[in-house]
Amino acid sequence: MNKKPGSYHHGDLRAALLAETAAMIAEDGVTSVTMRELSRRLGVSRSAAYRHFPDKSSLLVAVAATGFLHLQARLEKIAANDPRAGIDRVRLMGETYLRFALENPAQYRLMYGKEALERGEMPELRESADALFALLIGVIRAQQRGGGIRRGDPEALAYVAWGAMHGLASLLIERQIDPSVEVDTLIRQSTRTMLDGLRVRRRGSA
Amino acid sequence: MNKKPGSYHHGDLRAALLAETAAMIAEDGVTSVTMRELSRRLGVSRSAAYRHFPDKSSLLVAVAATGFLHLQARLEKIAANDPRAGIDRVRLMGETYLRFALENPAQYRLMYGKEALERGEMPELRESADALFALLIGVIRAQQRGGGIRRGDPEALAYVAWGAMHGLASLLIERQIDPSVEVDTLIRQSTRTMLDGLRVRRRGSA
DNA sequence: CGTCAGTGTTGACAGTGTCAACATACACCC
DNA sequence: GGGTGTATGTTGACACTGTCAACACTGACG
Repeated sequence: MNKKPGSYHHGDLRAALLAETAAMIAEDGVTSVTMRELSRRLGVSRSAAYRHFPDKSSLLVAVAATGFLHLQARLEKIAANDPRAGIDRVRLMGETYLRFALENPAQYRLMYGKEALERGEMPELRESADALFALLIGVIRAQQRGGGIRRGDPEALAYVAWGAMHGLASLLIERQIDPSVEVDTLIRQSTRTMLDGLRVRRRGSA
Repeated sequence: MNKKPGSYHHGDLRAALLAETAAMIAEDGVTSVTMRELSRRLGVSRSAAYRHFPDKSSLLVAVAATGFLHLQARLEKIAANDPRAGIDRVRLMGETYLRFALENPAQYRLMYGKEALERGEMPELRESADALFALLIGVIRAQQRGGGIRRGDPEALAYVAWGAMHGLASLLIERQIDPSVEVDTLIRQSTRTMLDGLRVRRRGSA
């Protein structure tokens, strides 16, 4: 990860910054990321990063965005290739979403924790999150055609599903959940419950 | 909020610190809370707060805990008094949960954002969150007896319900949701969908 | 009145993000 | 090749942060 000693230019500092930041986040949480410590690790001076990112927040946004891209890639693979059919495939996607969150807790937190990323538009982050959401909507639409999910605005239903998964992920990551509860069971159960709710034909309004 | 000028002692600095911190959070987010600015606002020296809280994180934890207590109080009032019966009362509680989150976004973020609160046990925060969760479990149990919610471990079902509500709250607060979507509709719809999922008798395992 | 614990203040320190001024090195044109 | 401009990296500085030790004041209780 370090630049070759003696060489003034790094080679690909931008990529190294992204990778090392992600590593630091995984090791010790986002608060442990410091421009100075980051530079130290890369054997580079403290303000070198400012040639590639206008400020610390932008760097973190970039890392968060790659998190969304990774997650999307994992889900897309299932959506496209998995042998399971219909609603079972969707269930697997839900479980995969939760597993990703549990495997990368600090990055997951960063992806949704815009407070840490200061104010601002952050179009990069928005786009990557929107792409993930678009994938989800597509899945819902397909299931509506197949009859596994009830009729209704697919966007709204997608928010409900996304919210349920994200909420459980967040509770698990923040250790809000009694450790005696078996995580795998909870994941399966919540994914199923959510899909049950999406299948039922309602008495009330659409 | 300021102490009387000329008086050396403040009177009740601890309470003033909690109130002013909550106010700053509501105004400009948790990152705007600075021990020095906080002291300035209260007309007190920058390290006066350390007579009442061992560090900044403890102060924030205390504010977060009062957030849980407020939310719990609001939900308890409904659980105890609301004229509605059965599942409709639960639905109202879900909607109230979401409304609280939207009315106090920054504090809500703080309640669940343990990253900002450094490492450590934070028993105060855990207790207040546990109390809220205990209330939820009680509601689920009652509905199971009444037949509005299917059988099964009430704790696990409570996590599913809590997760669904928290997730949607989080997505809304982080502006992850298309602003053209009508929020009230989404709140009603998601609460109902969640409850539909909890009512259905399952084909699979318990 | 004396004293003592509780509370508030001041000075200091190391650490932070960031900027302006400077230094280097590579890419490209003649 | 020599010259030059642009991208990239470095250094010094600044204002700000959380926190601590040493000190000061105040009120309560004997």
